[in-house]
Amino acid sequence: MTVYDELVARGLIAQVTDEDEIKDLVNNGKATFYIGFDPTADSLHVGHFMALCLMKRLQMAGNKPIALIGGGTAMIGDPSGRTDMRQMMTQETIQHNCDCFKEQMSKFIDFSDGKALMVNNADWLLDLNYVEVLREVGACFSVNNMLRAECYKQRMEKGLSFLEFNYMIMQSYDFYSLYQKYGCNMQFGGDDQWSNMLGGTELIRRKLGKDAYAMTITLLLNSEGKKMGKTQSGAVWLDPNKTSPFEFYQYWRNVDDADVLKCIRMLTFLPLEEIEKMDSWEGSQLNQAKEILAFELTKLVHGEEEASKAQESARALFSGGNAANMPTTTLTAADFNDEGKIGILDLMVKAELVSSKAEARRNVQQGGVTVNDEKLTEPVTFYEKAAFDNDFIIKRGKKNFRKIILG
RNA sequence: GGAUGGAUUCCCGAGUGGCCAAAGGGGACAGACUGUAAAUCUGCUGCAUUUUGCUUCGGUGGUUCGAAUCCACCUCCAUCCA
Repeated sequence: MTVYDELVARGLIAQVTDEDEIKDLVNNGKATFYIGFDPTADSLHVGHFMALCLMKRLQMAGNKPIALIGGGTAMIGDPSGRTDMRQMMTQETIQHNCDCFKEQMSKFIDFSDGKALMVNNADWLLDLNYVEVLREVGACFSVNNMLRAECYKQRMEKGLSFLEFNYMIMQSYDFYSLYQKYGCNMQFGGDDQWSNMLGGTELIRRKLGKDAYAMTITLLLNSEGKKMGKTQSGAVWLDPNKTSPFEFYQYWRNVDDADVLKCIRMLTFLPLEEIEKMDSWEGSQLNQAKEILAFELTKLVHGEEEASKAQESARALFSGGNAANMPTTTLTAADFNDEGKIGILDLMVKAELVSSKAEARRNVQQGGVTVNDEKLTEPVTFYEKAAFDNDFIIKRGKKNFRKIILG
């Protein structure tokens, strides 16, 4: 099976500019392709992870990847798929984020011996001369066409600043520059990048009379059509300090039935034949598939050891046992009151199980809080230090655990 | 630059002087049912030493016994005119 066919079979490809040409390039290792990553946060997330996996797959097939960090484009902010303006980031923040990205990417992609490149578009974007750019590049863009682009449509209602309107031009200029510098003939990206990417191929054609290609990766949507990899508290990060391996594991362990197979296909490197077998699984058997998904992904991102730990902890917790690798909070003497006690509400806030005591109280009153498997009903419950000598596990709801120990 | 409309709690959106911590919906959270799923039903959703108090309705001042609501100025946004 060729790489391209595998990508199709996994449902990773959303749109392509010229299928035959791209197939030929990709399957024969003739592509030099780039994927852009705007450093909008200090860690990569699941969306980036998909792109990195694609990069890896194509690299294994002999193609040459260029990871482009958008230190320059982040100064502008991509309006695609957004209804409001991005908050402007300071140069320092962007620089910091770039550094974080670099470090994380090096774990996934082999950059040794020129097998892959990492570049930052700040290197060429920041020194551009306005008038020159307008004459060189601006002349090649039709405002009428740009306004028709899907990515600006929703912003036309809410308002779009000139700054953000230029994002497409900057991204197109990136592709144009990379084509000239490194012979980069292909760009990949999320499906929401489609119009930005077409801008690049168009620019290359107009300026150089050459063909370049673009291909988008299917956005990972759940069955409700929402982007996956997001929780109410933000994205699912790849940085273990922002999303612990256990939380990461749990996120995938909890996906909807309807989404498991799709996730396994798109995100893991399991052979397709193996995935086909799971396709017929139904009902509670899907729970096994979820475990596989969670384990495989945690392994890819955090390594096998962390993945095993997360799995053990999860299994132990949900089958009513104790686990070594549970999120833990350490109490100090200062956390206890004058009588040497601490109340359950304070304890829950301390353990970050809730954000306020009012919320903790609510949870207790609704019967959602358990201490060592005993349901609490009274919000004014106090514990002495001795209570923490043995295992002390607070459970809020079904899935939030915290072990408390003395410092 | 001019005219008009707007900015409300996580989001959408009611409220136009006291009965407003602020309707309704969505989302989130908790409970029941389950498979750590979905659907459904119930509860709940500013903070705190919770029969009480404190902070909140773009910002700053003002009027008033009392302001999300009235006035002034400012900031930001949309629409139309330039």
